[in-house]
Parts: sequence; C-alpha cells; structure tokens
Amino acid sequence: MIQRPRGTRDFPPEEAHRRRAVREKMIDVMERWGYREVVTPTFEHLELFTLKSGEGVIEEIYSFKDKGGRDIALRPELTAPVMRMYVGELHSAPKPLRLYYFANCFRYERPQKGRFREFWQLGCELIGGRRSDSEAEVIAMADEVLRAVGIRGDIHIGYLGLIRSMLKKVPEAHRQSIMRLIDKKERDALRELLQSIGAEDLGIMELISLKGKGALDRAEELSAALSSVEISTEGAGSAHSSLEAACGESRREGARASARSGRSPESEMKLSDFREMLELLDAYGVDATVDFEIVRGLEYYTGTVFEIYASGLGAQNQICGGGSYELASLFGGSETFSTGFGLGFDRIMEVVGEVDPPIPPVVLAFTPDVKVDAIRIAKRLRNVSPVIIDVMGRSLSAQLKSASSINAEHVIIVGRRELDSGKLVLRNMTSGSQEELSIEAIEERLRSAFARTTK
RNA sequence: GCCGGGAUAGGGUAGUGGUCAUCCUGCGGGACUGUGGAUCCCUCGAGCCGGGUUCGAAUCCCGGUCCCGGCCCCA
Repeated sequence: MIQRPRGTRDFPPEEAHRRRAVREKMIDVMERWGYREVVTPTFEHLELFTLKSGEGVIEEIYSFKDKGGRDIALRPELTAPVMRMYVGELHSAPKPLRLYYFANCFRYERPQKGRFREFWQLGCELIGGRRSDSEAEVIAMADEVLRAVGIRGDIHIGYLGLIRSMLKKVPEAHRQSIMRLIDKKERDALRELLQSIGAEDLGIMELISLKGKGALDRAEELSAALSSVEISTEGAGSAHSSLEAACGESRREGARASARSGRSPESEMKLSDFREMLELLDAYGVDATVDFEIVRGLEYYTGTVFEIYASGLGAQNQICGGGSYELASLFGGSETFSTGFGLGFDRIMEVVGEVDPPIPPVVLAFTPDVKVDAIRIAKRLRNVSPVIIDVMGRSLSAQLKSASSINAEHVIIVGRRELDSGKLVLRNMTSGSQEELSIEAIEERLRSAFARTTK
C-alpha cells in the first residue's frame, strides 16, 4: 500500500466538485473585471524565486537538479512566474495588463490546518496602472471574489510609504529587522530595538498602532513632524550606499538591492496617494480597516499592502494578501508599477458553506437483448444530460437498485417492448411514477431538467 | 526543524501479552432471467512500516512514515 506524500491530498469526486464550483465562482468575478487567465510552468529555474525572495526561501522550495544539471524548482507561488512572463513576452502589450491565475504551488513546510505541501493559489496582477486606481481596483476585486463564495473577509490595509520614510533615518542594517518585528507584532522587542538605536522619536511605535478612522489624519501629522526629527547615530542616511558596496554581495543580490533603492523617495512619501486610494475604495463600497501594522515583511512591496482574514481557520486565518510592488526591473524589464493579490484557495475551501450539488445522472436501464440499442440511445441523450449505462451485466432489477443507490433522479428503461412501440419508459425515481415517451420527448424533458439544475 | 495527540477492512469502531481479531456500515452476489429503496442469506475486506523484548506482540519498548492541533516559518 503506497501512501500519499506528506502534505498532499486526494480529492474524491464530491470534493473535486466542490472545489471546481467554488473556483468557477471566483474566476467568474475576475473575468467580469476584465482579467484574463495566464498559465505558467509548474516548474521554473530556481533562480527565479531566489531572485525575488532571497536565498532563504530555498529551505522551503521543492528544488532538484534535472538530468541536464539545471537547478529546477516547483513553483512556490505565482507572482514571480507571472512577472517573468510579463517581462519576457508581454512587456509591450497595451497597458494596463489585467492577469489572473489559478494553479497549484509547492512548499516544503510542516503541514497543519489549512496548510499543505501542495496547495492552490488564485490571484491576480494588475500591471502598469496608476497607483491609487490600481490598488483600489485590486482590493475591491479581492473583496468581491470572496463575497462571491459567501465569505466576508476582514480587510486590513496598510501603507509602507510612511514607514519607509521613517526607516530612511535608521541605519540600513536595522531596517529589515524592524520591519520583521512589526510584521510579527512583537511590540516589546520592537520598542527595545528602537530605543537601543535611538530611534524611538520617529513615531514608529505610534504609527503601527494606528487603526481605523482617524488613523490617516494622525499619520499625516507624524509624516509632517518627521522632517524635524533626527537621530544621532552614525550617519544613518549615507550609510547604506557604502555598506552596499562594501558588502561584496553577489551580482544578483546587488541587482535586488539597486532595484529597490532605485525608487525615488518622493514616491514613497505620498500619503496623499494612500488617501486617494481609500476614497476610491469607498466608492467601490468596500469596508476596510486602515492598519499601519500591516507591512507584509517583504522588501519589494512599495506602497499599499493588505491582508484579509477569515474566521474558522485556527492559527492560519489569513486567506488573502497583496499589495503594490516593483518586480519587473528585478527580472530585467523596465520599472513597472504593479499591484496584485494571492488567495489561499485551500483555506477558502475550509470556510465556504454548501455549494451547488452535482447534476444527478440519468440511468439507462436495459434488458440484455437490446444492449446495442441502449448504447445508441445513451449516446444520443448525453447531448442533454449525464447518462450512465450498466457495465456490470446486471439484471434489470439490479440496475434499478444501483440507480437508486447513486441517487439518480431518472431512469429510462429500454427493452424489446419499448423498441417495438417506439416509446421508452421514463421513470422518476423520487416519486416512482413513470410514463411512456418517444425519445424526442425524453430529450426535451431532460433538457429542461438539466436547465433547472444548472440554471 | 520543535512540542503534544493519534494510526485496527473502503468508512466508523471493539478488544485482550496467548487459536491470523468485535460490531456497524459499505462493496459485490443471491432470493428476484421486465421495475429500485425493505428484509433475509452469502462472499470480499484490517491491527502503518522496520527493529527489539518475549516461548509467543496487533497489544510492551525504540526508530521511521503519515495524520491532527500548536510553535517556527509563511514569498
């Protein structure tokens, strides 16, 4: 007996049907927003992902050498592949590009509730748009995608512009740790670190505690006050360029760093962009909480970041994350503003309720002497309904018993008598009533029954 | 990678260091070679893997695998 590999799952017919029904509802929303599906390879060069997320991710990537000695990785996510595709073959397509994907991804992690080694992500990337408009659209669409399957997520939106400005006044070496501590909500450790480097007056602690209404106004005050705050450590502002040069980073690391530092400070400073985005979001009718504690811990995010939570998932309650980022230049393209989100499909499946039941099949029962006629009839009826015929050589009564056990709604009985008279028996398994009809009439009946169940 | 709880027919379970193991359900067949669901009967089907202790292990011990909850992490 061979078991499944750890962290993988089988989906029996019922579950596979549920997943497809939910997936189609969500995809339908994105199509209606004008997004088009893209499909990328299941495996990529390992480098694609280390370039985006750093060498640290190798630990959690399924990677291997192929027979040609190449370092290959099963995709752990889809933003990098999609941006790779954009840079490689779509960079001169009319902007903006609205792309979505739904695909399985792989990560070598400890499985737990809502987390598997093979999992499915659904997401979008809006490439080449204007900041506020793009961000508002993507967040509003994420909300609608979730609502389409009956989930009202708790949306938290943060903005990295201001925190990045604050961090400009802090030595380069500490910036990443500060972001990490914020992301992990470790307030005490954060406060300690800020004090130890003399950065407690920058307003970081207050900023990240700002939530909901009024948060933005206060953030603007903090922003205005920032220019007058200086911290007295060793030339923080100029430290990073020399540090970068001195570090002897690899070519790739250097490319990553310059892609980030290449952004103009002004573009990160503008809280007015964020305010505008929130106004647009309001116009979309989306209810979200401003929360400057959302920083997503990732270096390539450039502006608005957001996370959506759902209840009922234990420790893994985040079902969606996204924001604006700059990755095109990292992959060799020109700098392009992009916004996207990724949705954890498996976690969504944990919290969605009932979905449409599958269409019940029609069973065509026959007597052995007319099997070939039954097959011809079944072939014809499959144009209007799922049709099953016996392949076990069962007696008529056993065929009916079997039809009953699979909850078939109708059974059509074909025998010598029916063929001679040209009228087949259509039996309703629920009521037990049956009538004799021509095959054309049966087609009509099934057509309308089918239309009802799929409506 | 860490902590804790688990693993007995397809699903759900019982039990004991001593005859290759309980019951329910399920699958297949039959009673029923042209009308299902009920009932009855028959068949099929199991102690995660490897080692150890023992006269004897599914039971006790160790290691592994997988599952569940949590930690770390979460692009």
